[in-house]
Amino acid sequence: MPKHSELLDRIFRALADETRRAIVARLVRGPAAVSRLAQPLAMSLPAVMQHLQVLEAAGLVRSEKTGRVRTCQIEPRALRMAEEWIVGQRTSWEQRLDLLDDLLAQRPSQQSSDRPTGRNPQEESPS
Amino acid sequence: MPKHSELLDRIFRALADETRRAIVARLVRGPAAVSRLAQPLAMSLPAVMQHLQVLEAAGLVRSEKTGRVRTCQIEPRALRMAEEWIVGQRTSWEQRLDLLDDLLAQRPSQQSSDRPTGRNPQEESPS
DNA sequence: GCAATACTTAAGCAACCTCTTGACTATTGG
DNA sequence: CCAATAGTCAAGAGGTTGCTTAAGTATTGC
Repeated sequence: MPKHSELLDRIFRALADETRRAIVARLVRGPAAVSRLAQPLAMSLPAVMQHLQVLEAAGLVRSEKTGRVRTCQIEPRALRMAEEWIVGQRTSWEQRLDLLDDLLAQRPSQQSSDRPTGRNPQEESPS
Repeated sequence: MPKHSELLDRIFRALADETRRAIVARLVRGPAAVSRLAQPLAMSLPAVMQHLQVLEAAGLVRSEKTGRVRTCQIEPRALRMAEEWIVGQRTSWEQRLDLLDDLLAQRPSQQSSDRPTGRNPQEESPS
């Protein structure tokens, strides 16, 4: 049972490669055999297999062999896990901006309504 | 001007490391100086700097030096870009499932209501 | 059975990543 | 001015990645 953080490592690392993202993008449209996945890719079959192993180790892809054909499909939970981490960060960032807005509204020392990006380099930093 | 795909490479690669995710998680709660970021991390300052360079090259972090202090903050657009890629895949996957449901509903050959995960290995594969 | 198909394994290699240590520069407080 | 602070640069050890080629193993169609 891998740690949550190790799993995120593997998922993000797996997605950090154009070839592997292409494989994922193909598989969200339906299952496919290894050779079918390899078809549009400019590399040897073993190279594709290695990419698939990375995706499978990350839990992004599941595969099953029937006869001589290995059929691959996505495991959307891993994708979701990465999404949740990112959304968590974005949420945290937005909450902070809202809080900052509130502080500015309570005590409008100069002007109000100024919020293009995360300004104010050093307002609060207790941690 | 880096290609979209190269940017995604760098963003996902940057996030594929627990230390760098910790830095991001710290920065979403507000800007911080390099030594402040390094404080909870079990590694040398140069190592932290290198992680920051990776984050900056990915566009996830922006930093500015004032006096002898370099202050870092998040660049949420990069985070958003990664999120959008993932959401795009999930959407594509969900659309396919919905379409499959429709097909099953139109022609209920045996039973209906069966949809725990992406079953049916080989219904359609035109591409 | 035999050839074609569809992977699979293994070895090797160049490039890259993460971290280290040691030395160095620029800024600031007293 | 001088020491402490905050960061930067450079080189290198040690491991990982992304490919390759060559040689294997099952399965399947005829």
